[in-house]
Amino acid sequence: MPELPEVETTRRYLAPVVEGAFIEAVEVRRDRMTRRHERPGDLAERMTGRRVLSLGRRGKFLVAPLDGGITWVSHLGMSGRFSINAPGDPEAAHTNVVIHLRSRPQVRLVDPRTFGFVAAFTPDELARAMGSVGPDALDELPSARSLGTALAGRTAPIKALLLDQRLAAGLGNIYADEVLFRARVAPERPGGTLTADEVRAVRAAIPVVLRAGLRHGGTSLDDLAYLLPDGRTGDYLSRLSAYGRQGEPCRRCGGIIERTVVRGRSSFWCRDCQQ
DNA sequence: AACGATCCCTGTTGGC
DNA sequence: TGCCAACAGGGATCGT
Repeated sequence: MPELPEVETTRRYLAPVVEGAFIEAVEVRRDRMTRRHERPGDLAERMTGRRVLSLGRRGKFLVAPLDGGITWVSHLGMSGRFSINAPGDPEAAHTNVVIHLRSRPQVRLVDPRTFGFVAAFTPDELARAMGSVGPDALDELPSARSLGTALAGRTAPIKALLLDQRLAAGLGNIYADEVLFRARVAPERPGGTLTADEVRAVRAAIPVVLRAGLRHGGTSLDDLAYLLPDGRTGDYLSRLSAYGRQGEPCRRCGGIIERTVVRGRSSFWCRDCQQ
């Protein structure tokens, strides 16, 4: 699933292709991908003829300012990936958006489940769209102190709070489990019950886990494989300690990894070493 | 405000 | 073997 490491890996592949590029045309094959706009045609209308100034990321959002004050924002949802192609390359199934760049390869958004989106926002729309996206979990991670303040009094499970993009943006279901495993905190623990040491451990685990994922090009699950824009898979899957390891031995204490459902999301953890 | 449930969507999987 | 329900999940939205 595309979480912060996968989105950042994607950004690094795409940046040299799109930065400075002139957008000649945008083809929308599935209107649902532009659902952030009132009309599907708004996306192509606003992007065509503009130049991409830069490609950044905040949490799981790709954010590309264009000239003229418009910002191109993309989200990969759960099954989205960008691919970089020559115009004649065969098209993958579920190629939902194709961006044509002058004298550059094409950028295609492939997304079977269409939970992702592509948008071109005015400044007001951008502020509204990103208003609920908190500080980036890698580049702007809050201190343990401010994280502790944010967690104080919260009754929701810490797992759910790590998935709440307002506190820190970028963790998804896989890396949240990995963070809690590393920090030795059980996913169901109400956020407000974490001790100061536990908050510090969680805070410290976030960049370690995210950077490890990033080093390996992200996590590609075997079903709907997340693919890098060049078609390769990330290889962090085999290094996961908790996610997906139900019934397997804990790499730390030898206990058995369990699967429980927290707020409707599968959560994998070791009852013996996560309290 | 905080929390939890529901919905969107489709490829894959598991049970009968 | 074949069919179908269940499942996966990020984020918007809604009810409490």
